[in-house]
Amino acid sequence: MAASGVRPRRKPRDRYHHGDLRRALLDEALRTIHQDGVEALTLRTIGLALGVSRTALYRHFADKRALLSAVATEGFRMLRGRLVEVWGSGGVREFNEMGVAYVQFAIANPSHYRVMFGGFVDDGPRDEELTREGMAAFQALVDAIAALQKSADVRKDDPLQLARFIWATVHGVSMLIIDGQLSHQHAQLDDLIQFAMQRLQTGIAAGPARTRN
Amino acid sequence: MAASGVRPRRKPRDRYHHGDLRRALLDEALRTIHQDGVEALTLRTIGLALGVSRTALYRHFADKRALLSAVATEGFRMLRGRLVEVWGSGGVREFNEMGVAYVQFAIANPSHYRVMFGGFVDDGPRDEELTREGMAAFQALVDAIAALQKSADVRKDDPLQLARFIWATVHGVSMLIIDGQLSHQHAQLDDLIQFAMQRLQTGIAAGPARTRN
DNA sequence: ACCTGAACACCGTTCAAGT
DNA sequence: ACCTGAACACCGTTCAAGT
Repeated sequence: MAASGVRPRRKPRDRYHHGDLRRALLDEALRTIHQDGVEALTLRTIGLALGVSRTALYRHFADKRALLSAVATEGFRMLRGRLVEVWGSGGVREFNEMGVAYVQFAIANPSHYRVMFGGFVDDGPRDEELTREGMAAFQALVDAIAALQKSADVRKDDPLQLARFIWATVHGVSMLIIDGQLSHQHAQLDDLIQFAMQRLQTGIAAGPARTRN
Repeated sequence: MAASGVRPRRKPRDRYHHGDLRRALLDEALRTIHQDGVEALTLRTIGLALGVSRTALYRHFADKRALLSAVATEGFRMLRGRLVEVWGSGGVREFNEMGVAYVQFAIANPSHYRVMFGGFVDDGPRDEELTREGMAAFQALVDAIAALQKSADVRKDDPLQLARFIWATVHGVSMLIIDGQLSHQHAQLDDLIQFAMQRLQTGIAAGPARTRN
């Protein structure tokens, strides 16, 4: 069975120089990951789908790890955009929705989310742009916290520490869900997410002095 | 360089039949994962270290995935043992220590912890013993919650839901730390863990009625 | 029953060569 | 400057054959 039988997804080598192969490679990687998971992502498959050699990638990325780094960067960009969009310049209610949106992003893009964390990128020095984009997403959370502190809805602890704690909680919920450790039933998941956000908000609320703790 | 130059870790093939090869394979896998990470674990290396062929493993495990399943199972057993030990039949203070012990387990065994979750085992039906052992570890948490509800330290929500929420929080903290998303400085990590447990306990406490939330 | 050794179908990556 | 194609050093897994 010759290579002609494989139906490349885009028009194959119409020009010798590809328009923007770097972008095309990244898009194809995102598509594959979303559709079949990271474990299905091979340089051979990507090349085949784009009608280029499997080594063409090395002109645009240092190696596979660098490609996955770019995938992760894109993921943080998407996630940040979504969080900012949901938060607006809102209050407690929007904060809750932001948490829900975070977990929903992970559920909608489990394999992509796992690439963003999951240690696919963790040996060697982290890509600079990835670090920056990850921090930008985190900053969206910090900003929301700071606003809620100003409106006296959240206790006046170090906002960074608060943000780390909240991030850990939504990250934990997300990971347990996409790893299949929790119920797969949609309604039960929604219940858990809502419950978690409730308990979380009680934990960080600037309430009246308590008699215990 | 012949095979004699590789220095097998245990006495090589003194008998044709290995004593308990299954156990030896599992121990060697645990050792490799702890020392060099999962990505360094290959069937070839394991065989080499034990002085057996690289295919000998297939007499005792269906495939590599089954070996990792056994590794994960062992991990949950260890984790559960540690949690039960720290909890004793304690109170709020011991509950806090249990949370800290959880995160410390993950920090001490990052790669092993990642095998327990991390989706190395998530395609195909989950191993039965793995499921059971994971649930047993979770149950240790549920039991502690139930006890704290009886002593009126924790609010009387569904203990399973509470346990899931708490699990998600400590899991999230653990994952962010071992994925290097948080500070690598020991003291700062300790601060975060303590802070997280404080906020967590406030969130689940059976306090007096609140004016807000 | 348990283990071996060759073979197979995959990987990511390198490198000289082509345009 | 950009891409190819052969080659290399790795994988996990299968299978006939040995003890």
